[in-house]
Amino acid sequence: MKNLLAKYGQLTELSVDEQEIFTGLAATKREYESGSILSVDELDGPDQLYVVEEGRLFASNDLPGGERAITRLYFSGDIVGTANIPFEKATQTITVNSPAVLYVFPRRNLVEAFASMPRVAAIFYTFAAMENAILNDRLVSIGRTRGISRLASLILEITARRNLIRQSPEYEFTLGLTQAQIGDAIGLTEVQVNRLLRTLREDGIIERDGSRIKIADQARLEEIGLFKDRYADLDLDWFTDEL
Amino acid sequence: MKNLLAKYGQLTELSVDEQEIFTGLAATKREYESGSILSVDELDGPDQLYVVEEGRLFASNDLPGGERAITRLYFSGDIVGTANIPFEKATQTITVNSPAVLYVFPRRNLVEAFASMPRVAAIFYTFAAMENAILNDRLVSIGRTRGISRLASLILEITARRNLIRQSPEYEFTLGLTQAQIGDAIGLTEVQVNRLLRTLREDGIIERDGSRIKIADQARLEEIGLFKDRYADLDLDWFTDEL
DNA sequence: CGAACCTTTGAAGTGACTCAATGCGTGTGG
DNA sequence: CCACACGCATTGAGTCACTTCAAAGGTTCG
Repeated sequence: MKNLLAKYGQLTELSVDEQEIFTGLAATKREYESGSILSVDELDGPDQLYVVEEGRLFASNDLPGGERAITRLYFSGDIVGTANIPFEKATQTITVNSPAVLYVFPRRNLVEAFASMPRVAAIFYTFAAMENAILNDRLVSIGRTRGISRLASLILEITARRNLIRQSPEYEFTLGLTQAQIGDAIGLTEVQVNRLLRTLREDGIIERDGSRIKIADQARLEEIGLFKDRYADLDLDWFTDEL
Repeated sequence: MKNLLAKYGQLTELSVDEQEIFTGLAATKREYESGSILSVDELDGPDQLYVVEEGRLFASNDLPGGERAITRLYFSGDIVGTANIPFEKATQTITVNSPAVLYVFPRRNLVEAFASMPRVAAIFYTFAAMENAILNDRLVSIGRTRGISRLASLILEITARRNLIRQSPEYEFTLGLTQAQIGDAIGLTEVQVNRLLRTLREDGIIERDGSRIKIADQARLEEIGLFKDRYADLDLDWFTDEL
């Protein structure tokens, strides 16, 4: 629970009671192999929530034609499975995409947490609202911009999320997704992703060595990508005075 | 507050106390002209929430190039502005798209509601999670399907949402959006929207008379659109036993 | 060292865009 | 009550971003 607490603690002072609530939510800690599927009825049922301690995951949906869409990426400290909470059946598939350590708890545990600490409810609600804003941004990106902008936006999202938990930002790193997965995340084919990565490289905006990339021209990447870092803009003051 | 209570009351029994909380949240009731803009700092500030009693609204984002993306449509009973809650500045523009009656309240009022009634917190959290799922669906539709599917999906979404509050479903109605707005909602140009509407008509799937449309072949429309009615699938039982 | 998976590149096809013009309906001011 | 303006819908022609199909080159790992 270290990373969850670190993330929330950065944003709002957590009392000892609240820390206990958060820690108490998720008693079970589990390790997962890369490639595991969560949130499919066979395994845990759709009523489970996960907190990412370590590793990378993504949420996706499969289409009848065999295509796949990735709707959300998860990093350390994220709460996974929000969109499944109010439904009988899972609305999305959660894939573990690197060796991962997760805290698992049933959504039912939230009930007690909300009842005993309204501030915890406000925190969860706030994060759901922020996820909303992030999904909005993605929708704008995919619906109304060219492939090159979507790719730039995704690269910026991944670096921003990496640096959120990390103490010192790394300027060279791997995206953690195959080109086909990148395509699923931004609504392009793997072929086109490959070509666009090449143009970013040829234009001197990124450097690449195998799966590792380095941002060579952050300013230009941001200009192309229009990415907004919602985590950086978060403002939890609206409830901190009274709760 | 009639429509909000009706919507929630359909899903979960509301106690008198809870009904009072909901009603007490939003003291102010206002009328808006079609075309009004909410949630821009000039007007109400981004810290306002709205409950739609009557009318149609949508949330949109403008891009530097002048394009616009519509990310969410709002109908009677909806809570508007969730994605703006955790931020200083509004993350989206809310446009009133028909004469409307709204209840207005500052997000701060949620704090008291959460504190006095954890069940209300659970309800708000649940609806935020459902919005999440709907945005996911939209993302899948826009990122990974052809224009014709996106259009079908939007038509189905609008009819589903209309019929949710309405006692008797109408089979002939207006979408309430111009073709340019439809384009902004599904990531196409107005030209393409027009052509796709034509092909739907020529294929006998819908009938059109000016802005009014009628679904002639619901089954085929659903087959094309892949729309999932998340409202119909909602399950609030996860917290009702204990709260 | 071979299989599986991922990346890269080419060539041809197409869904959707851009540009542009015309038609239509409604409201408003003269 | 007409004329004009304005917003919206419709249609055509040409172009382009991205897809599809196909094949070859790399990497990783048992």
